[in-house]
Amino acid sequence: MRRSKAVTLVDVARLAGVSVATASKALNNRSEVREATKTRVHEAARSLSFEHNAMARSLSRGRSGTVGLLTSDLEGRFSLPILMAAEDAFGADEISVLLSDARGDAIREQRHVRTLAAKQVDALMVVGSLTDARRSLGSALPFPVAYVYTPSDDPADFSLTPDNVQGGRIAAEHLLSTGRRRIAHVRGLPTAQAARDRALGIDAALTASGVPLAHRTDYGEWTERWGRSATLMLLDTHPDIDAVICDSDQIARGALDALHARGRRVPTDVALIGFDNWELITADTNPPISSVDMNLDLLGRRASELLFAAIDGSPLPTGVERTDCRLVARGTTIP
Amino acid sequence: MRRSKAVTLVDVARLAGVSVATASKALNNRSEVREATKTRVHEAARSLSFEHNAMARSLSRGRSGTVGLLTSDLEGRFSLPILMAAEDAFGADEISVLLSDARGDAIREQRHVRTLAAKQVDALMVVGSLTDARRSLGSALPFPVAYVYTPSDDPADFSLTPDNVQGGRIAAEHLLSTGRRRIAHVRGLPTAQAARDRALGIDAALTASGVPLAHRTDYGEWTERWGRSATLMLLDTHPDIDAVICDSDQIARGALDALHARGRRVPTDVALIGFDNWELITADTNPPISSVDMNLDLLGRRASELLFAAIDGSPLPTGVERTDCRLVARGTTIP
DNA sequence: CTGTTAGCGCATTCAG
DNA sequence: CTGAATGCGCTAACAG
Repeated sequence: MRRSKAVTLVDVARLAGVSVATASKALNNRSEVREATKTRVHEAARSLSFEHNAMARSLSRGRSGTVGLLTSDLEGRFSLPILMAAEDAFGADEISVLLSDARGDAIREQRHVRTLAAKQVDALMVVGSLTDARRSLGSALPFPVAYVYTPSDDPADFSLTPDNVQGGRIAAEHLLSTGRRRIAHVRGLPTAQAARDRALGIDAALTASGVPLAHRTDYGEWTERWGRSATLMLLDTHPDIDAVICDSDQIARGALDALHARGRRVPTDVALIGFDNWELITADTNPPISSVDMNLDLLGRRASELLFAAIDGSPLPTGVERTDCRLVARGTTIP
Repeated sequence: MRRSKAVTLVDVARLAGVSVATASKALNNRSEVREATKTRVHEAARSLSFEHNAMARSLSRGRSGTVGLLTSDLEGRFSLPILMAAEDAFGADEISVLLSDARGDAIREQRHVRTLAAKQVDALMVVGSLTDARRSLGSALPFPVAYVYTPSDDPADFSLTPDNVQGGRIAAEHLLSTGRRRIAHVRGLPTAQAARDRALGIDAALTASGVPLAHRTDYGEWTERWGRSATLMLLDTHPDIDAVICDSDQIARGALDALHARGRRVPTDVALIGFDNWELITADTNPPISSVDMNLDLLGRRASELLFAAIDGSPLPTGVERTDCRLVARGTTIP
C-alpha cells in the first residue's frame, strides 16, 4: 500500500536509532530532547534528504500552513501588487498562498471560498479592484478574513483600504505648494468611491488654503482617451488653468498629450499629477508624470502581518482601516 | 483532542445511519452504493453542511488536488495571462493553485520548490518571462513539471513556448499582403531569444517574397523611449520606409509617437505593428496598434491540460513544444 | 450493496 | 529525556 518511496519519519527514526516520537520532537526542535540525539536525528534526516509531509503534519496539527488569496480581477493593476506583497510577507513565515480568481463572479467566488475552506486555509485575504465596499462573505467562516483594497460592507469584518481623501489632499497640497492657483480636476468614473474620496480631499486642501477649484469635470472614465478629450475641452473653457489633477495615471497620460497638442509647456505653464503611480505609464513619458502612490505593497504586507497574528490567536481588528497615500513628484510638477 | 466542532464524515454517517465507509463512498458517488442510501447520505451531509477535509482526503488518497505555480516575475506582463489561464483551467477540475514567486532569485526558487514538494503538489508549472532557456529544476522531482513560456535547457523536460519565428513571419506577411515593400525592424534587446527568433521569421517571409528588409536596428531595448528614438533615427536614414515592425507594443507606441512627430500618416504613409498585443498599450492609441499576440492564455490552458493528464498517468511529452502566434490587425496596418 | 479493518505520515499525550 | 500508544479525517481493501 506504500504508494511512493518517499522517505518518512519512520525511516529517519530507524536510521537515527530512535522512535518516531523522538524523531518528531527532535526535528521540531523541542526542548525535551537531548542535544546529542537531536543532532543525530537531524543528520539522519539530512542524509536521507527527508522532507516533512505537509499534509500529514497539517492533519495532526490542525493547521495547513496555507492562506487563501481570493481576488476578483487579477488582470487589474490593483490586485497584483497586493498579492505580491502578501506572497512575500507570508513566504517569510513559511506560509504558502492558495490563489483563486473569482473573475468578478459571485457564484464562482462562493465555490472558491468553499474549496479554500475544504483545503483548510488558515486565513483568507479578499482582494478587489475598487474601493467601493463589497458584500461580506459572512462571519461564519472558520478562519480570519481580511478584505484588502475593497472593503467589506460589514463593519464587523476587518478591511484595509487606501485613504483616497488623504490622497486627494496631498495631490492638491503639492500643487499649491509649488505655486499653482488655477487647479482643475479631471475625474475618473464619478460613481466610483475613489473618485468621490479624492474630490473630497482636493476640496479640503483648497478650502484650507482659500483657493477655489478652477474646474471639475462632471463626467469621467478611467481611460487615456478620456484624459485627452477632457483636457482639450478644459483648455477651451478654462484656458488659464495652471494645474490638472487626474484620477489615474492613464487619464493623466491622455491629459499630457492634450497639453502638448495645445502647445502648453509642462510643468512650466501647466502642472499635472495622476493617481496610482503606475510606473509603466508614468515613468517613460516626457516629462515623467507625478503621481499619488496608494502604497499597495504596504497594504498587502500589513494585511499579511495582521492575518498572521490572527492565525496565532490575537484577534483581527474590526472595521475599516485606511492607509496613507504617498506623493511621488516627477517632471510634470517640478522642473 | 477534537480541535474544532467541524462536522466530519462520522457525523454524517451517524445521521444517515450508515458506516463511515459507506458514507464516504456515497459522497464520492461510487457506483457500489444503492441509490437510496446515496441520497440519504447526501441529504445528511447537506443538512449538516458537511465539507470534506481536503488534508485528510489527500493524505489517504495520496493526491493533494493542488498544483504549484512557480513564477519568476509576477510583475511582468507574460506570467500573468498564463497564470490566469492555468488557474481557470485547473479550477474546472477542482484543482487549486499554490502560487510562488521566486523574484528571479535561484535560492528562493529552490526553497519554494522544496516547500511545494512538501505540500505534496500533484504537478508544477514553471513560468518565466523570457523565451531564453533556463536551467532545469532537474528530473528528480516526484511530480510532473511543465516549463511554460521560458523553456527548460534540459530536453528531457517538457517545455511550452511561443513560436516567435512564426510570429515574426506573420507580422511580415501581413505587411507584405497589404502592399508594403520598405519594411524596417526595430528590435528589442538583440540578445533576447525572442528578438532573434522574430528577426528570423521576418527574414524568412521577406526572402520568400523577394523583398529585401529596408533596415534593422543594431541595438534594441524593450522600452517606449527606445521605440521613439530608434524611429526618429530611422526616418532620418531611411525616409522612404513604408512599414515598421517593433518587437513589443511599448516600442511600437514610441514609434507611433515618432511617426506622428515627423508628420507621417499612419497607416497611409507608414504601417506599424508591434508584439505582445497588450491591450493597455495598443487599444487606446490613435490609431490603435496592430500587434502579434503570443496566445499566452492558450499556452497556459494547454500546459494545464497536459499536466492534468500527467497527474492521471499519461506521461508528459518531452522537449520543447512551440505554439503559434496570432495576428491582431488594427488601425496602424489597415485603414 | 454495506460494514469492518487498516492504514496515510505525523504530533502528541503519558508512562517509564 | 525517551518511547509506546492514540488520533487527525478520510479512503481503500476485503469480507460479509
